[in-house]
Amino acid sequence: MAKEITSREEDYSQWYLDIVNKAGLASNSKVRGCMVIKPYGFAIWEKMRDELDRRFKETGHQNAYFPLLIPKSFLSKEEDHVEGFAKECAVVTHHRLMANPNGKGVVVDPDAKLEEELIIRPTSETIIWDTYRDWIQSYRDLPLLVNQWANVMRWEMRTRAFLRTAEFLWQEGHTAHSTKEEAVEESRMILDLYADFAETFMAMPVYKGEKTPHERFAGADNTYTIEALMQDGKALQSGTSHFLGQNFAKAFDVKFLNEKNKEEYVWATSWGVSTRLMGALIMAHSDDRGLVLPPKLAPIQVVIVPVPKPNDAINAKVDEIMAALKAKGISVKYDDDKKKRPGFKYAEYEMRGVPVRLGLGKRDLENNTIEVARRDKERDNGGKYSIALDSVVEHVEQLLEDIQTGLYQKALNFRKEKTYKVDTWDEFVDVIENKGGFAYAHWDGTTETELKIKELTKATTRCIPLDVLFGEEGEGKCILTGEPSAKRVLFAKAY
RNA sequence: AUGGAUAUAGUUCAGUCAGGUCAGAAUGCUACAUUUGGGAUGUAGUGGUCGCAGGUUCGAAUCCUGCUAUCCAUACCA
Repeated sequence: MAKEITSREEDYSQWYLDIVNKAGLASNSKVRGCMVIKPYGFAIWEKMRDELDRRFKETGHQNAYFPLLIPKSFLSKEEDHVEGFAKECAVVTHHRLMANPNGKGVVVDPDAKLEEELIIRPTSETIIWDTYRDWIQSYRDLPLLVNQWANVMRWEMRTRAFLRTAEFLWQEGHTAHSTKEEAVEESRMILDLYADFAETFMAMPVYKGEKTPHERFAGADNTYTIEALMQDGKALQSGTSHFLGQNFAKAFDVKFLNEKNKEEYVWATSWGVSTRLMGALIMAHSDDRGLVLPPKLAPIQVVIVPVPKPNDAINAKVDEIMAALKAKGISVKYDDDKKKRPGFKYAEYEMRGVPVRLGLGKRDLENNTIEVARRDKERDNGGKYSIALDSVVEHVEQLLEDIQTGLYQKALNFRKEKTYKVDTWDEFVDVIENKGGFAYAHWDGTTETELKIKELTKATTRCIPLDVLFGEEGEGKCILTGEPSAKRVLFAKAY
């Protein structure tokens, strides 16, 4: 792990930001709370996006695109929804600038005031459901399974690169169904899709669960979530899938005629993951040398460094190796920059999280060997070794798989260590304040207690897990109030 | 929004209290030379209306006023 848990959160904050900067993932924008995603960071996001998109399509969804701007009145149609998002909306009020009559620069033209202000979407439920009203008339139009890749904006008070930015990229799925059961099933199916993606692609274990009423999405009847654990012991909500009931259908008057020629409101879901997954990726795997990427997400899986400098003999051999690796579908880069020394390149690619590095020099050519360095291990601890040159392709192919599963296993072990079954308030406080991680504890089910616990410890309910965590399920007493509790829930400090 | 802090080179920052060789360092970038199996060294160069607008003064990065933006704490969240 990158660092032992300390009480000094700033250290982690700095560590995280260093990786974001030095690995070339993103930089601050001049606009408050916004971020520039650099090409390398975006390449990783594209890998995530493409894989998710493939999975959405595989499960019958289609992509569409809805407007960035939403009439203000739309937002007031669903009560809970407006309450949830009103505080953080950017608002467009004018449509024109003019030269400043009093001097230099430009000012907003007061004559160009919009009749109705427009909201920059914080999420698209409202405009989509306003559109769905026209798209849905009959049960034959259902289910409607649409996803959108878009940017959204939420004027957050405190921002942090990838984890909470004012503008962020995401996908939002919005589906309409003829029955409640089908809608619930859809939201559960997406939850499983997200969890599988996180675990098999990002090598990041997640807890699947249900949110408590207080932590629910604004306007949802139920919210499912995947919760990941970061190396500093804080939880990160990495994706959510909501069963919206008929709330939006009623608010936007979306009805359909069923097979019995009877009018009904449709049932809805919405679900999304965002560039926050990039933050999760960084916080979950990185170490003090920089980013660590699971091979499936790495834009460059293998980098070859000539030692100390490229020459004809090395180049010729590298060409052979690259062709063979590419034939296996492995993305490989040859860094034949003559001006940089090998040590510089090693540090650079480690910072960028490239899973496998191959070093080829004169000595190797004489001995018919090649040097292999794997990013997930320390140099002096099995992370760097030589193999026979002939075996390089199959070795690398196997190694990439090993790294992928190894990273997952490592993260899983860490989470196991940091998930505590807790029965007393003292233990609870100890976990939250000293040990870090999840406290799996009984809770009386009231929002009041939830808020009290948050006030006392800053820990929030992360989810009511769908799976049984410690091989036993049973009633107990609330950690704080001692009232009876039917089920344990996961608590943690969260981003 | 409230409380605290900050704004100087592409980046990280010193200089502000005590106005006057104060336009600085490191790093980056460019060139050349020597190097080259884990972030090389030397030399030369490049780079800033000191956040913006006023004011005080012979003179302002430095003092005063106003504005703007950012960061930390509290509320919110994918």
